[in-house]
Amino acid sequence: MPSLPPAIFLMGPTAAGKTDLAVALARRLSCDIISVDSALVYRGMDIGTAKPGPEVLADAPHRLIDIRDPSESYSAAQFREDALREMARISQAGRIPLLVGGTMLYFRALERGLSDLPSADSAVRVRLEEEAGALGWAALHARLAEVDPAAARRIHPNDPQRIQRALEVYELSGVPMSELYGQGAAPRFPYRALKIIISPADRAELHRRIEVRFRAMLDAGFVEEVERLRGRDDLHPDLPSMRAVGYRQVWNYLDGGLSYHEMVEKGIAATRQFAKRQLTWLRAMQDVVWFDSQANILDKVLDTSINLLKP
RNA sequence: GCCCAGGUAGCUCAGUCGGUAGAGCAGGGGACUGAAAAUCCCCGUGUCGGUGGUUCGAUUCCGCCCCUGGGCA
Repeated sequence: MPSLPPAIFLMGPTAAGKTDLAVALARRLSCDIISVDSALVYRGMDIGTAKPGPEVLADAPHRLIDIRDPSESYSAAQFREDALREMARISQAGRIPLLVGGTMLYFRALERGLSDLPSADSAVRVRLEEEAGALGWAALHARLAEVDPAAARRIHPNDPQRIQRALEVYELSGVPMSELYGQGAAPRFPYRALKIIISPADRAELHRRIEVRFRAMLDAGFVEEVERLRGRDDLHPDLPSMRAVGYRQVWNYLDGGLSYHEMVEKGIAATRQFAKRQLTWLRAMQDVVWFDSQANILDKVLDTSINLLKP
């Protein structure tokens, strides 16, 4: 019975130092990096996403970066498909896929799979949005309760995004979303994944790093980057790309909705809140090895990796 | 120096006709199936500036002091 090929998952909250560690690891092990990040997929969004720079990428190429225009959307399902394809290529080349990033839903979708649901349909979404504008989301939640009581019970009446999705799935497939759940014959994940989490053990330290990094982004021209995007007439603040942490606040500042100081404070706070949500995912994960963010953890991580990767 | 307005949660403030107080933001915990850096749920005790006094009881009323704004000198 041939054992499954190895893979490494490197996860952690924003500003924990994932990229540096990944690049260092890739240099020591025969790894190729795949980005697991819903914001790094966008071209032209570099500073505010803390995307690795050209020098770093030349040294340690990242796959699944810059694969979308900010006017487009991406999804967990597309990520799963893309990542599985890239992992297969890397494995076949005799190397180890190193998946690095902070989008935990993508990690989960990759490993556990997704049910067989219809993809997003912008026409349906626009129409539901209009109906909600006229009737209120409470009315749409009530409608969901009729066609899919199980989903309605699970989805809070104040959660427009999920109400919309559940109704969309029902309209497109004619089957309640809750019935489709579990049907997607999730095949076993065809890799042996070593799951590593890197994060400051101390929350205050994480907060400090977040603030320092946000201010550094501003110094590096973050506002100008958003100005450029805002100057395009096909982009607007409701796009998934423009809702990203930081971008939203800077856009609002450029619109005159926030003072510069308010933008900075709210941008930093939004990043802290994002990190907190990421930690909620991470704490719930099983079979993971935690490392405290510090300068000299590379050797420890390498030891762990080598031990667990060689069966 | 004098006058006025304030000093209440980490921040901005509300409030208590005297019975030890509550919002927003921040923060903490949680959820998460094609938008996920998204979307949503739950969590509010703090010498009510200090100190005397009145009172059964003071954060609330009175005196004095300190601090912060603004005005007049």
